[in-house]
Amino acid sequence: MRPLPTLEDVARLAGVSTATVSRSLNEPDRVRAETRGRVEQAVAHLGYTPHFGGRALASNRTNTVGAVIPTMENAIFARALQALQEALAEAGVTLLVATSNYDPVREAEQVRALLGRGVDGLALIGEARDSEVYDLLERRGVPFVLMWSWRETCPWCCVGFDNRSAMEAITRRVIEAGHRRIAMIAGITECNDRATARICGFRDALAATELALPEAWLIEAPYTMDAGAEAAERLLADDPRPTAILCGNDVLGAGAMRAIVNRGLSAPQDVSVTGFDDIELSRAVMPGLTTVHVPHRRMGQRAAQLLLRLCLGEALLERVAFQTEVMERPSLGPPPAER
Amino acid sequence: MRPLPTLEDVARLAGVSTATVSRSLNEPDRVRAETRGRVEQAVAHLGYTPHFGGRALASNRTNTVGAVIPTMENAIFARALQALQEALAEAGVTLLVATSNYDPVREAEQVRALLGRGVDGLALIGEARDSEVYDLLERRGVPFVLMWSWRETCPWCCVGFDNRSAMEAITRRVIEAGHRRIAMIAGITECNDRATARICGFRDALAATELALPEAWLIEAPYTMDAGAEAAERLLADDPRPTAILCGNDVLGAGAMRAIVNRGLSAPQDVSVTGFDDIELSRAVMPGLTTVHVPHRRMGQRAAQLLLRLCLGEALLERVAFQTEVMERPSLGPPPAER
DNA sequence: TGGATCATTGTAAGCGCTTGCATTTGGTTG
DNA sequence: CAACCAAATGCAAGCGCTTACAATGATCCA
Repeated sequence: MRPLPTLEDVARLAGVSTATVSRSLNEPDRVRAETRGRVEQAVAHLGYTPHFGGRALASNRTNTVGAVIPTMENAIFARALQALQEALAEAGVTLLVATSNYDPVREAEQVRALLGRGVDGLALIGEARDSEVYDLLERRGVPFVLMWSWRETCPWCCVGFDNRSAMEAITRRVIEAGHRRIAMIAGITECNDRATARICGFRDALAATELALPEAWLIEAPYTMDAGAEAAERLLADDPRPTAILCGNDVLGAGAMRAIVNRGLSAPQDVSVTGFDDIELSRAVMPGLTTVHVPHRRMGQRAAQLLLRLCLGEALLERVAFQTEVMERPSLGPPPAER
Repeated sequence: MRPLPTLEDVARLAGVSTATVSRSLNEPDRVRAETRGRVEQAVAHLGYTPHFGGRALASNRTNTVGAVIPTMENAIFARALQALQEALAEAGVTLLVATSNYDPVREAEQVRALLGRGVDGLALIGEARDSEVYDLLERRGVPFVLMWSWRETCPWCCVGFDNRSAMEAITRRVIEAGHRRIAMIAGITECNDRATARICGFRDALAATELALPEAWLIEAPYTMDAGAEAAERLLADDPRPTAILCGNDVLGAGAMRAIVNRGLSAPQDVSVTGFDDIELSRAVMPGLTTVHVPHRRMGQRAAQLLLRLCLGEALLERVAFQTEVMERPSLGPPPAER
């Protein structure tokens, strides 16, 4: 394979200097239309593509932003990233994705790796992380936005929603349906402010109605179906068992539903179940899963907007809160008549 | 923010030349242990990270490989990529992911974008694509491996499985269960050799048993739940309706199951359903979906191995075929007694 | 002991691109 | 028509790193 054409080859063919070629590529308005035409022709003729490294080296920008998410295997993140990526692509910015698998150490590593690749900005999920990471980011002057979380007093840019009150809302709905024995399968709260906030909302709603929460009825489980099913089994084995099981996300919810069926019970007749996220899965299970709709696409788009502005050097601190909505589906019904 | 430390800063602090620093970072064995120690100390002290662009420019390698997949929203790809990424990471190689949404034009664009970012290698899904893309790849001398597809005579490296015979196997299983009126909801075959091959296997199995396939009983649908449900509705409206609906993947299968329930029918009593991929979704739906297990993790790992060797300059043409396996679950049962 | 060999380190030339500044061009103005 | 100005273009200095080659000193053997 012969070496790739360079800016210089293009310049020679077009009969201009490399500076002009560079400019017609990056700031088309600054060169005469006729000249630009010649350059474009040369580019096309040679099949020229700018060399990424050269560009990064000279301009100290990469037109790249990174994102570290917990996992691609939950569609909610996959979709939000899709939206983020599309919005960034419109501005000619590439998205680099890394996953942490909910492990703060891995997250920090991935942040470092992305910085090493010269990302101009970063999107991170949630607010809870080692201050070292925030320090690093500020020291390097790399702007970032937090997604999925939101606090009035968050010291950084964030695009999220109020996890606490969203969970409180769905819990209230369950209580309104008549349930009194309510359990929750939450995500692992360590280093996960969203999971923590959701538990908080759950507790708040119970407390507001003066409902008791037996300790064993709040289970933390990794966000997988199997873990959800296992946790639900434990809850269902209790006597009396809860009449409603609220889950920290839809995947746990699907697991819980499976456990219910496996035990020969059915939802919502014997036990009601709810999820969180409103991913496709919540409509794939039968009965459809009552859940909280999270506007993942809009979060992605908004985060992209912010990130782009930050990358341009604007020093802004914006906190965007999206509304969530409870999606009622048949998995939530009235509790079974007392025996 | 002060400028980031450079190789030169490290060299100065360690009292060596930049060449030595570069070497102790890249080929530690070529540097005396004592010297290396000083360098490492200096690196740590300054918090030095190599500049990606500089490195790429000087070495003309990026330690990056790209992958273009149809979508992140199907867990099968998400998981395979996860495995690919992990295996690459062990060799210090970063994975860049792009999605095409099953659109060949977009795929070509993404390939170009990744090349523009200087990827050392590429993983692509399937074999069917414009020869222009293959030309471009060969012209640039960028090695690549195809995933998900496999042919004995495939002219490129591939790590996949025989989609045709996998689908033939599951179809045979359905026939063995007693079904005679069998329909299929396939993926869109345009530019998708896997979808095409699966239909082929389906037809072959029917033909081997001399079963007829009414034209309307082979529907192509995008790989989404809604499309699957909609296609299934059409099939279920037929009279007599098929007793088994085989789907091109699990997402379509989940959609078909939903349509069945919505129509007041149930699987497998009234209609049997099968999927393809064996993602978690197939165990989330009730009844569990009979499907074909695709060894996505192993495909990812194997592709990574190959890719790494190719990036090292080995000129190999390997075709790796994995076995698939039919996972029988309750969604497949005997056909309802003839009326 | 002289010369060859080897391990280790240094020197310096780029890699392809951007960009501040200088220069040229072409048009405008008094 | 000279003087001036803005727009367009060219010049050339790096950006941070790798690496061929050279230099050095130590080691070894005849």
